[in-house]
Amino acid sequence: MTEITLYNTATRSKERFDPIDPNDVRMYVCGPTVYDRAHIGNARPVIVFDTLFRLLRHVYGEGAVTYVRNFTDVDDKINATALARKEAGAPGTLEELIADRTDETIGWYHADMDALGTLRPSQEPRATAFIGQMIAMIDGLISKGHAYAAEGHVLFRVRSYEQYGALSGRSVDDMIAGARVEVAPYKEDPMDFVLWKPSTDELPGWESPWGRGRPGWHIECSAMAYDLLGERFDIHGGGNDLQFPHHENEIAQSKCAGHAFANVWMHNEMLQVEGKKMSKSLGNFFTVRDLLEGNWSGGWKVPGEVIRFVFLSTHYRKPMDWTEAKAREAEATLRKWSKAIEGVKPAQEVDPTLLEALTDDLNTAGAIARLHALLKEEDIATLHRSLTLMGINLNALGEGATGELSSDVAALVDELIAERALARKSKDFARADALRDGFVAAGIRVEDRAEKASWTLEKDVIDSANYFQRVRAAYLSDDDERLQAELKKASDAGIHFSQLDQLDVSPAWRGIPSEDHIRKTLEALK
RNA sequence: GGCGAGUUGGCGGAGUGGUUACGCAGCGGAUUGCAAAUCCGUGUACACCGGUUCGAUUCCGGUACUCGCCUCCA
Repeated sequence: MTEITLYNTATRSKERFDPIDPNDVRMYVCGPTVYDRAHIGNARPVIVFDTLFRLLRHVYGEGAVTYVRNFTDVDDKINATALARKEAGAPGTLEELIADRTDETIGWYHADMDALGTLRPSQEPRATAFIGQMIAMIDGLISKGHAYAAEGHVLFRVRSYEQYGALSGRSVDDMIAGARVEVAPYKEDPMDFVLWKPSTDELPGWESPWGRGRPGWHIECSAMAYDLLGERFDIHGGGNDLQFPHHENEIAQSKCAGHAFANVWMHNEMLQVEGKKMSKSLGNFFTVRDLLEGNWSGGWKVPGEVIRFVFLSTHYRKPMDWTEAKAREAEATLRKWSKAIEGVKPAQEVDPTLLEALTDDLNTAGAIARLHALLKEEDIATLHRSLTLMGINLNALGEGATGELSSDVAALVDELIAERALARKSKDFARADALRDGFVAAGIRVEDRAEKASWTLEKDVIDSANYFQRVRAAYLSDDDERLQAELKKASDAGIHFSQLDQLDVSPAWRGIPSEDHIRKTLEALK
């Protein structure tokens, strides 16, 4: 049996992974709070643990791995968005608006994560479907003296769990000394955290022994993991930022409830954008959808597989920087491989060297190096099979850039390419070169092949067209702030617009090839 | 302030107590009517100081810098 090594945050060391039951390997990963589109930082744990999920399925068998990732669908932010809609005059009760919002967000989440080539987990429980289990768990904690009710709240008594802080390497006393939060008067100890809190009549709430209320965030994961995976399971994953307090609190609750809980704790490092923490004020905040649709500072549509590949090229325990340069490089690499595997069926067996890298604490960057080597060795069938194991589906890359021109212009290109072929054949090199210079001016890249020349649009032509579309849309929207923002993005990318007043009538601008420009340039060659 | 992570060549990014990572870019060559694409070849590295060692980028200690968490942000 292939051996897997994983870094366990709880012991701060790499350990051999030894499943409790090789026929039933169980993993829990903290999922999203469903109040808005997932940003690209949210995508990191999804991709990391998807890669692990695929590896576990490969090693133990598809049916032998259970992967649970929850949806947190009770939350202040969800309530806030629903309330805002109601105030704006949306029809329906608040309850219905909240249900709409969570359903909508879950739909987005699925669509966006599917686009990244991630498999759906075995189970995706919603927190609100497990309220009874949470209440039972809280009740048990109270009866054991680990929790107490006060003013409609139930709080976990942190001092009753000696190991508190072990996962994140903190001591309760140090944390109190450095605490910056105001302490609620009903808390016995400043570190005690909420298991249950009261809810107003309008907002979502459930009847409980402590009055109408709703669960605290941490108890949700403990209760769902227990219900779906049992009192002991193999792997618990999530982002680094969840290590404290979320995971620490999960451990405290579950252990005090008498559960052994997770054997291995895994945490992925955070994501930055262009060297800085992603934030709306810095203008480097974007969602997965923004990236897919080209609505980000890079200005071009990034295929989901390219996003996935960029993430996989950095080890999951290292901070990762999202940059446009990386995305471009990733896309070029995937296009190269895509061309290579065309028409080649995947091999039966996975490459052992690649598998060795993946089983060594998910060394995806090392595995990628092996993919490059397989191409060099011309072992395309194995390359294909290995890509599949890593969840990189190149068929999803989408068609090449040729598809972005309308058919009459494309036909014109084909016609001129045929003419150039004839000119070369009859050694009329002056004519052939003139045609080629024309293609270059139009932003079309021609590749001469033995059989037949092929062509694509130059990347910067596509980029320019994207920028143009966005500036034009902003101009037509009469939103000056938006227009200025789009103009700045374009100018940062080295693309400058003039004659803004003509944007609505004709796409006239300087220095940017448009389809009109391409058509005119090519027709002039005739 | 407390806790933790990191610092590898022009860029990205693995790994190792002594031997080429790899990719991109660059440079040289092949090919080509000239190019493009492709192929072949190729240089530059392990933040700083000290220690252990025959030998350290790799182990240990310290310094500097960067980053994250401590606030229901993955």
